[in-house]
Amino acid sequence: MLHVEEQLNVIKSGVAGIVPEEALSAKLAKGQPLIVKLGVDPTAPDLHLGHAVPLRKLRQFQDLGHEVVLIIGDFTALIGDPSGRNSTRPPLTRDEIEANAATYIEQAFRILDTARTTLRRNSEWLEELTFSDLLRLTSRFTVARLLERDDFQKRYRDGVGISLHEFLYPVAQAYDSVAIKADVELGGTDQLFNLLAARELMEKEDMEAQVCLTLPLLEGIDGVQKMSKTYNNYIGLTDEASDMFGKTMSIPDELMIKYYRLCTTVSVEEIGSIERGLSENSLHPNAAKRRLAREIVTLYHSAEVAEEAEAAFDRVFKEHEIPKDVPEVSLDLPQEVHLPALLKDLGLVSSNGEGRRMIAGGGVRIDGNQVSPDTLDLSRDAVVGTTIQVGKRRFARVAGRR
RNA sequence: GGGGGUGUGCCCGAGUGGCUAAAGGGGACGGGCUGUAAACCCGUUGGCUAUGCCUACCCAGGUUCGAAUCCUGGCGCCCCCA
Repeated sequence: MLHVEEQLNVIKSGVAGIVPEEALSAKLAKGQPLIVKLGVDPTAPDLHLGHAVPLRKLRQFQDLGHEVVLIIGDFTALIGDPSGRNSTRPPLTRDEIEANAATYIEQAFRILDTARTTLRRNSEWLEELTFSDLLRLTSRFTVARLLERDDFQKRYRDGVGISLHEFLYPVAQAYDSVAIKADVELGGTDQLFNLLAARELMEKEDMEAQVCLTLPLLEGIDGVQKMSKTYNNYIGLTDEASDMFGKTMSIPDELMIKYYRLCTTVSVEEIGSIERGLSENSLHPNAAKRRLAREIVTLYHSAEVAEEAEAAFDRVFKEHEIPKDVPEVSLDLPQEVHLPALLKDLGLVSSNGEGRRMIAGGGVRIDGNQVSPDTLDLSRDAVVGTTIQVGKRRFARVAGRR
């Protein structure tokens, strides 16, 4: 194993906080593999780069020789994590949880080292607890302490209901740490309270308390909101290479270094030199971002595919060529084709009205030629076999049937 | 248990009988510029082959020539008192 200092250098890269830091050094100094815990909520089926942030950090721990326990919160999902919520969230059904867990696991192992990962489900121990066990466990927590949590506090103050069972979420998550004797637990900055609750519980159980390591929340490609499916600003782990490349290229410059740190395997030193290059203007931001996009695509696809994605990107956005892998759509077309409806049928816009607006705004091209704002109808022959583009990145080829 | 308030488009929010497909802002989308970045400028933002038609201001009824606006009932949310 590497020296404590060297390990810390890697571990600390990109993290938001480590509480308490001395405890981590002390644990590392023992020279034994640590048990690093991440609990995940199987609520969202598809993973994106935001979910991958703690997984990447786990992988770094593994590469340093530590052991990971990935806990699928199949039981806690029945509660629904109240974090960041301003109201109670509806619990999932067992079936939904199982289906989500399966996809989660499959996608998580694209990042984690299977040899050093133990997969557990917290129903294994939580379901076994009796009511008296629960009484003993909950007696370790005080209402005042639970109400310190920001979101609980806010909801309590604002008179928004907090159901009693929601208080049990941090309790259950803390108990997970006890059950697996965690040395370190990872989580987003919004998880700090839960992580600390576990630490406190462990102390009360006379165990060596875990270290809490928080990671920043990753902003999505809009650069503002946290990456999430709801905001449609995410880069999915299973996205097509070209989408992944393109989406990465569209992140704001200011976010590049953060993405390097949290989403790639580029070494800490090298990221440092990229950062310097950018601030000294010796490295063009576009070059740095291309490298970032290649790194990310390489991780989830391959280096060759990443190169192709970059070349395709240049063809489309630098040379303004039409991409090769345009989806082809077969349609029954009349002699006279109504263009807005065609755009809708091709799936390029969601309504005829939007199609009209796109045409009026000059956002529609047929085989690369901008459609004039007053063109609404075309003959079938003028359209069959062409590639139609809406905006910068929506394409479809028309394969008309007769 | 009692009293009061509020519910508008993706979101916030104006509107209190006709001039309202509904001000303003945000977001999103499209165009320009560029490095598919940011900033900035311009435009669009219910549906419909459309100088018009249809559907819309929590839901259901009602008053009226005419309702997002008034009335009745219901549902949701919020506040105060107990």
